[in-house]
Amino acid sequence: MERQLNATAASLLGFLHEGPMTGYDLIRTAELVIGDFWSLTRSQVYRELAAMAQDGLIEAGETGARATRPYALTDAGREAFARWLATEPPPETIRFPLLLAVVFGRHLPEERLAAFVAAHRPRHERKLAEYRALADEIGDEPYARATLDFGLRYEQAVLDWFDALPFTP
Amino acid sequence: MERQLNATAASLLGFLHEGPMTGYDLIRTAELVIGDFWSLTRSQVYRELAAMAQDGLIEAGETGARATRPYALTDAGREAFARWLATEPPPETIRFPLLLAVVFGRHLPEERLAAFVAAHRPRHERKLAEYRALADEIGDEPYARATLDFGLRYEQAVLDWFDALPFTP
DNA sequence: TGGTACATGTAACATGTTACATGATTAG
DNA sequence: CTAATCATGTAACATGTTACATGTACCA
Repeated sequence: MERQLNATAASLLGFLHEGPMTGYDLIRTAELVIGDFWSLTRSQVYRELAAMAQDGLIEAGETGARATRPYALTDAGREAFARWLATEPPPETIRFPLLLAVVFGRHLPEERLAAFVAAHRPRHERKLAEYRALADEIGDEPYARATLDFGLRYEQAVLDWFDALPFTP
Repeated sequence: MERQLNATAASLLGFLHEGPMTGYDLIRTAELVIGDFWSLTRSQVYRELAAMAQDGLIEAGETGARATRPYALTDAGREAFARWLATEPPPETIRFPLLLAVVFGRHLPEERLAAFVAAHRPRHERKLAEYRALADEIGDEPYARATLDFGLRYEQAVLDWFDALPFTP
């Protein structure tokens, strides 16, 4: 009781402010909305949902078709979310395996390292294109625009970095 | 046996190519060299060292002063490292709690969100300054320069993003 | 000789990942 | 009626975090 929410669980509560959702819905929403800077897996979502139901932060509704189980936010859940959101967010963590390969680059043939970079590039190009398309669609919703803007700058920075690297295949 | 190395363990092996080091040395080195894009904790390092010693990838030497135990790379360790390094690195993961606060910004007073941003800024300014200083010191070592260059671009992108945000305290 | 920094480690727990198992619904 | 997709979940394991425990060497 009173255990501090983790960011994953809290985000699920955040989404439930729009109304009751099933685990599946939540997973899709989360992947779409925060997936680019907050990864989560199915297992994790179901586990957090079970735990939060246990703690009274959410309530399972009537089981529908295909055993879908919609969860609704409770008052306790709303409060727990508000408390979490009011706390200063910790610094970001980046884990960039490609950079490890670069650091240990002298143990690797240069063309191999260049191939790694080349393999990573399309993903970032795609993301950047996706974000640019979204930027056109999106209205004046400032919060969505702000996160998108981060994505744009980040992907652009990565691609610029790739371009500036001296390793070429 | 033959279990695939994780990136943390592999990095420790990478550092051991310079010669035998103790857990403490490895932690300091890792934090310094890869800490900005590959976080690790003391516990983790000691656990990985024990596991790798068990697997014959490293060998503990004579216990020295203060119970220091230098670990040396074995041939098996060298091979395991080479195999790991030859595998294409997976995509990076970013976990940016501040962005979660932005996404759920409408549940938060705007000045609170602005305060979060303001609280994050100094860290990034410091990093950027640190990287710029390093850029002057560093020689023509291309791999170190390449990782540093990523850091410079990343921190610059984050600060530019902060500046462009419409939330002001 | 007492405090500080050094150095190693364990225990307990939280979080994240992968593989597996199960059944319902829908489209062809 | 059958294959694909939807949807939920568990089990086992790997990784990451925090708190605690222990003792050593150095410096004032």
